[in-house]
Amino acid sequence: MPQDLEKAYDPGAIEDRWAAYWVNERLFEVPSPESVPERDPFTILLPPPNVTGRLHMGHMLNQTEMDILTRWHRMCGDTTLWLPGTDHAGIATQMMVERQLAGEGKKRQDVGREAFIERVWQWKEHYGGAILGQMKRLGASVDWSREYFTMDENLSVAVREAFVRLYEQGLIYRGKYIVNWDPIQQTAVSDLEVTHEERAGKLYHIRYPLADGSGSIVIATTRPETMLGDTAVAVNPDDARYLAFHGKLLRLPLSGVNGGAEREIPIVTDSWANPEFGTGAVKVTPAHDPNDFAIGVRHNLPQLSIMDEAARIELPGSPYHGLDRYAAREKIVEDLRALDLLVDVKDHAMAIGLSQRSGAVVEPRLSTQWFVKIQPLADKAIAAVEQGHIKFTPEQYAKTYFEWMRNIHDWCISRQLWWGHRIPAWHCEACGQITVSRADKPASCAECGSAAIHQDTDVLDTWFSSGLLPCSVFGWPKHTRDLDIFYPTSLLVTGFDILFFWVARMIMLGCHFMLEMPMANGDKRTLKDAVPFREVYIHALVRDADRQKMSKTKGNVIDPIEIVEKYGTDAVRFTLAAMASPGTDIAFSEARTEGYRAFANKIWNAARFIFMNEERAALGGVEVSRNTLIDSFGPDENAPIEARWIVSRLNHTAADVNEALSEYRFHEAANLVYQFFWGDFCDWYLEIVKLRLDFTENADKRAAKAALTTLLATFEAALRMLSPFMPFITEELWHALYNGNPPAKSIALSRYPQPFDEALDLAVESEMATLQDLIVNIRAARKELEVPERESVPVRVRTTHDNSFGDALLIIQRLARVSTLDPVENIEGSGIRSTPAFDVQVVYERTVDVAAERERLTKELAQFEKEQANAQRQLANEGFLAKAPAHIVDGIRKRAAELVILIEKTRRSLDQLG
RNA sequence: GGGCGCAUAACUCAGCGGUAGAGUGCCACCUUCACACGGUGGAAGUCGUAGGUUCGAAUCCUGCUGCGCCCA
Repeated sequence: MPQDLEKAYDPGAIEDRWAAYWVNERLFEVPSPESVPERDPFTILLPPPNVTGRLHMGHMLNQTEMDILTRWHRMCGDTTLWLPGTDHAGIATQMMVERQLAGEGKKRQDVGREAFIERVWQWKEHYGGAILGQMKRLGASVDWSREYFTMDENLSVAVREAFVRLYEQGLIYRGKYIVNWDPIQQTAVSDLEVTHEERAGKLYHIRYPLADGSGSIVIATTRPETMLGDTAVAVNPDDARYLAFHGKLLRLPLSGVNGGAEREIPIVTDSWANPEFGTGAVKVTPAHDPNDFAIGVRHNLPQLSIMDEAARIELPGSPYHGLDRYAAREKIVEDLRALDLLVDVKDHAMAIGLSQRSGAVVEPRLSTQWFVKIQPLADKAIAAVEQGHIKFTPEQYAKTYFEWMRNIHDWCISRQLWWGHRIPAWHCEACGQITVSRADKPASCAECGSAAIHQDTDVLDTWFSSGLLPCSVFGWPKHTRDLDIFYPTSLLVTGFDILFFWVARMIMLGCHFMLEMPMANGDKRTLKDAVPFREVYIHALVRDADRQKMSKTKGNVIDPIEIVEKYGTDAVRFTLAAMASPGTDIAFSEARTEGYRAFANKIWNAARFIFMNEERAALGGVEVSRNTLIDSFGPDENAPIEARWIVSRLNHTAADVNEALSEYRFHEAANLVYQFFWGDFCDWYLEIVKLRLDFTENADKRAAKAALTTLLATFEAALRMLSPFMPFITEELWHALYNGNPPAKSIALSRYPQPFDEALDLAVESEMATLQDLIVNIRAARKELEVPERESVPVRVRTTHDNSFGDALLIIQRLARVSTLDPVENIEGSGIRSTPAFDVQVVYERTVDVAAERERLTKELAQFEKEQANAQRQLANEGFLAKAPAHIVDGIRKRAAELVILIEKTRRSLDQLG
């Protein structure tokens, strides 16, 4: 006996149970296969969430899309692996623990590096990885047995190997460069970790006197405080105003320390100086500005650092020593004004760099860092996409990717943090040389053999380790069977915000390292198989209902878990899927989710109806064996119209859904399933099938059983079709349908409906469409005559072909509440509805509201006439007839012929109204 | 400054060369024995603007207006 279901669907009552079931039964685990499977597996990596993070809508969209695809592939019979893990997130995690320490009044330096790292691990055990727990609750069908953390031993080995190899290949170097310095975190950050913001600033015009006293030059700057580090002033070589100044020396104001002499700096010519900007003369501070740094290199200028790691002036003996950069700015401007050297101050909007993590204004700083020489890696990464080995959806992102890749800068990979993969380089105290080693600690300096060596204190950028994941999670640098089977992964689903951070770097590192690894059969690997994934699907942003970006400061952040608890996971997933049109941001609206909760309830109640009828059938001695469900599928040609129709529609929908999913058109797939389930199945098929489910004494039990069988089989298949989108409710109902004894442990392990061509029946679909049209027209006519809902009325109908409705009679009577259906040759009077296929009239004593009827008919007539005019214009156009495709011309001809009849009928109806 | 998008029904969005679509909302009627998280019927759009290409443009091209994103 099918289970008793509650009257309304309550997601909360079943979701936790199934979420736990899927994890506990280890349904989605994929052990390393014994051998390479014949068909390519479907492999997908979860973009590892930050270990400090909590689930937001972006994650949920990302995971919903991945889960739909993963479940779909799995149900299509592919070996399907979705691999989860977490990112150690250097700065973010270190900040969490530093905050914790601050609560105890301590700094990380107080506890020391080793103890600090120990605390980070403790923190991670207690609070880390919340997102993965939330994913379990949301039913993500990942392989939990393969869960990784980027600081795991095996992944750390891979990181070290990658570093050493790149170093040995000459692709990692250490050098003194200007980097983006975060003065709060006191570490370098990469270009990508800096966001630019427009701020109101000032442009200061400052006079620098010539050393020989013969005059002066006025420079313009937004950062007067850095003048203490100036080592030149630059003018454009073509700037006529300054020709006389070329090569002269200036006396740098305020540069005398302890009353000493002021420094002298040269005027250099450099085309970077823009004559249009400010005064056309710029100060050059090589140690505190990236552009000035470049000028400095071109002109061989000294690099004078004047700030410490906290962005305070560091000039012992000077009155500015120890001042914060902004305090120093004020004092310097004041002093310049006192010396009458401040010529002008103008308002000036400028873009400043902010550290993404701490929010600090980034200070360009000269320091020694580790870099990856990126061009050789970028070349391969560009080629991989150019040659089509990686496909982007939407395609336009390939453009963005090329744009960035072709203007790439060397990658600063060192971070002055404690939490992360420590750089495997040792400095020799004896000879000063560097030893780079795979070993935990090399015994001695590779250069001079001295044992006095110490490891570099920096750690690697977190993205350096996550960039290796597609290889390292499968065992790289070892040549494993997992790598043979699962690499390259099939697809990457992610947001555009990490296109450069992560996607591009995975492509660069994957192509670089995997080219060195032979194929499973020993052949040399080419770029085609060195890529980390074959396709990239990039989704858009989830915004709030007013299309505003969600942000904590605005307070418009929608917590997915809250929404899930309110409406159910399936409804939220369906909302995201139905709105996930490639390339378009999603304005998440609860109203929409409400609608999809109703959809879940609709399905639930369809199941109740079906189960109820099964019970009635059983009382009448009719039972449908579950074993025959799949075989009995496909009604014979004598089956009633609705049976042949619903099966055709199911196959039609399955074909379209499969195609939509293969092209990542989630919204289309979701809408197709929705329309089939609610529109075709519930609104029409269920209503009609009620007529057949008669299990009383004298009924035709064979026909009733056949109807019940088709009903069950269609519903079962529809559940499977919906399952990737709504895994919870479909799992529950599928088990219920099989009385708790299903053919597989989960609907997720059953097969996805595939279209059978034999089941497609366009003739019956068209026949049914006419029938639906007829019913809708009768219903509309009834409304107009204000026939009470319950009352059955006689109807007259004239059709163009045969006048025997046969099978359809009963359906019309039931669905349109018709008492008798009289076929007539001619219809006269009022209340007539016409289509090209039929005219129909509801016979009801109430006279029509003449005015309303006239309005409706007049409006309709105008519509027809407008359409007819259009059609005639086209058909009179020789260009159209000559150039338009035949099926379009035929379509218009046919429609024009219909319109003639419709217009005539409508006119006659209007006449008869008087 | 360079690059990339978007403007379609009250709202949120599909459609992207061949007669304007969906969900929600709105109006009216219906507590019909699966479902009021329901049923039935209905109203609602000169597809931002001005040109161009085409037999034909919401759909392709150009200018304009207004938003948005990325990179300097």
